[in-house]
Amino acid sequence: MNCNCCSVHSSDQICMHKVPIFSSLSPEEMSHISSIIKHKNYQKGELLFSEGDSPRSLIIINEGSVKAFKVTPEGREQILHIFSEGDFFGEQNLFGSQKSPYTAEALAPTGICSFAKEDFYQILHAHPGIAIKIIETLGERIARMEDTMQSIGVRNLDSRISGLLLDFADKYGKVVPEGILIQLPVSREGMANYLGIARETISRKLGQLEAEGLIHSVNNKNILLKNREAMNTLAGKDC
Amino acid sequence: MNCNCCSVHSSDQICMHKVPIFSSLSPEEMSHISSIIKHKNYQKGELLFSEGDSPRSLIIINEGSVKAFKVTPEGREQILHIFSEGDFFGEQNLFGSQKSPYTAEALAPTGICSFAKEDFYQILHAHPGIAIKIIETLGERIARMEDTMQSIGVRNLDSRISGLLLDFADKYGKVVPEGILIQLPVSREGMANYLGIARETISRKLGQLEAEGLIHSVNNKNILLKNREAMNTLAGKDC
DNA sequence: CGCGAGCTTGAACATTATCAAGGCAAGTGG
DNA sequence: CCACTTGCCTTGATAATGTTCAAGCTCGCG
Repeated sequence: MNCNCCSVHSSDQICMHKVPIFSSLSPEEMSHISSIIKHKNYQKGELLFSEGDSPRSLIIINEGSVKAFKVTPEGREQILHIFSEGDFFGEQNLFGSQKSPYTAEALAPTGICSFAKEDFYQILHAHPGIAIKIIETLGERIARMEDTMQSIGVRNLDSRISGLLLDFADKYGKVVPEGILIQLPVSREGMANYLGIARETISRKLGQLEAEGLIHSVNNKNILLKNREAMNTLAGKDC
Repeated sequence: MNCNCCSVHSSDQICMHKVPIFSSLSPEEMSHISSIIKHKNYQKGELLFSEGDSPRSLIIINEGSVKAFKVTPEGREQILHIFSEGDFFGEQNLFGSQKSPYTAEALAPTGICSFAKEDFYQILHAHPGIAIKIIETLGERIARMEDTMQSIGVRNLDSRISGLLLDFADKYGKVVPEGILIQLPVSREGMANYLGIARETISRKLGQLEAEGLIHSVNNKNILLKNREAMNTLAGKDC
C-alpha cells in the first residue's frame, strides 16, 4: 500500500494535490503524509457514514460528489452541503469526540482519501501551516453557510432558487455558446430538500424561469443558464 | 498598557481565561500573549464593524453580547449569530484577506478583547495547540449552523420557535422554581429577524405557546419556560 | 400624566404545501 | 423490437400557513 517513491501517478498524490490545505508542504513532507492516507470507493447511493456515527476520520473527495443531510422530525431530508472533487469534510469527526451531525451519501460513484484522527493530530502539530489552511477553509465554509442562512431569510423563493442555480453554475457549470450549462449534482427532489421546500414547488418555479427565458431545462440532469445577469438581479446579488 | 506581572486582576487575563482556545498555554505563554491584546468598549447599538469592512482582528467578548447580521435585498435584517461572553468571532477577518460577511452590533454595553491579524499568525505558528482548539471551536460552530439550517428545513414554524427558545434557555436561562427564566438578548423583532419571519408571526406564536401553558411572557425582555419537556417535543428534539 | 417604542390583534391577501392524476424517458424482459 | 415497468417530473385544484396593512394596546419613562 505504501508508495516507496514519489511517483506523480500515485493516487495518494492525486488527493494531496487536489486539496489546498496541503499546499504549504515540501515534497518530502507530502510523501510522508501520503503514506498514511487510506482510500475507498463508493457507489451512488452508498453511505459514507450516518448521523450519530463516530467515523473519526477526515475525508477528502478525489472524484465524484457527496451530499450531507439530516433527517427532520417530519421525516424529510434536509441537505446541508453538497461536496465534490477537492472538498474535504468530517472535521467534526476528528475533534471533540463528537458524533457526526449528518449522514453522508455518495451522489455518484465516488473515490475518497481519508486520514485517521490520530494521524491527523500528529500532522497538525508538526505542520502548523496546515492548521492555518484548515482554519481558513473552515472560515470560508462558515461564510458560505452564513450566505445560505441569509438567503433563507429572504422570503422571496425566486431569489433563493436563483441563488442556488448560480451556486451550481459556479461549481458545476460549463461555459457554452448559449450560456452556462449546469450539470446538476442532484435531482429536483434534491434541490427541494436543499432549499427546504416541496418538490412540486421547484418544478413550478423552474417552469416559470423557463417561461421567462432565463433558463432552459435541457433534461432532468442539465439546465442551461441563458441569462446570468437577469439571474443575478433576481437573486439580489447585485446590490 | 503592558502588564508586567501576571496579576489575575488584569483584564487581559480575564479575556484569556474566558476563552477555551487558550487553555493549552502555560502561564508564561499566556502573559506574553496577553501583552498584545487590545481592549475596547461599545454601547448598545454601536457597530463593531460593518459588512464589507476589513477589520482584520479577532474579537473575544469579555462582557455583553453582539449580534451578527446581514441585510437582505429587501432591506430586512437577517441575524446570523448572537455572540455573548466568552465567544469569539471575526476569524474570517484574519484569514484569506476576505471582507467581513456581516455587520456586528452590540446588543448591550459590551467589552471586548482583540488580536491583530499579524500577531495572531505568529501565535498560531508558535502554538499549534491553539490552532487545534480554534479548529475544534469552528467545527462546533459549523455543527450549530448545520442544526440551524436543518431547523429551517422543518416547515413547522412552531418547531423552529421552540428550538430558538430552547437555545436561548441554554445560553441565557436561569433556573427558578417555576421553570427556566430566559433573559432574552433580543426583542421580538430580533427573534423574527433571527428566524426570518415577520414580527407579527412571532407575537401570535408566542401567544399560542402561552395559551397552551408552555411559557409565560413575564415582560418583553423575559420569558418563563414552564414546561421544558413539552417544548423539546414540539421542537422535535426527542426523536 | 402623557408620550412613544415595541408589542398585539384583526382581516384580507399571497404564497406554498398537499393531494391527486397524468406524462415522459430509461431500462427490462419477453 | 416492442410492451411494460419504474422512477422522476409536471400540472391542477384545494387547503393550510404566513405576510401585510391597519388599528389599538401596554409598559416604562420623562
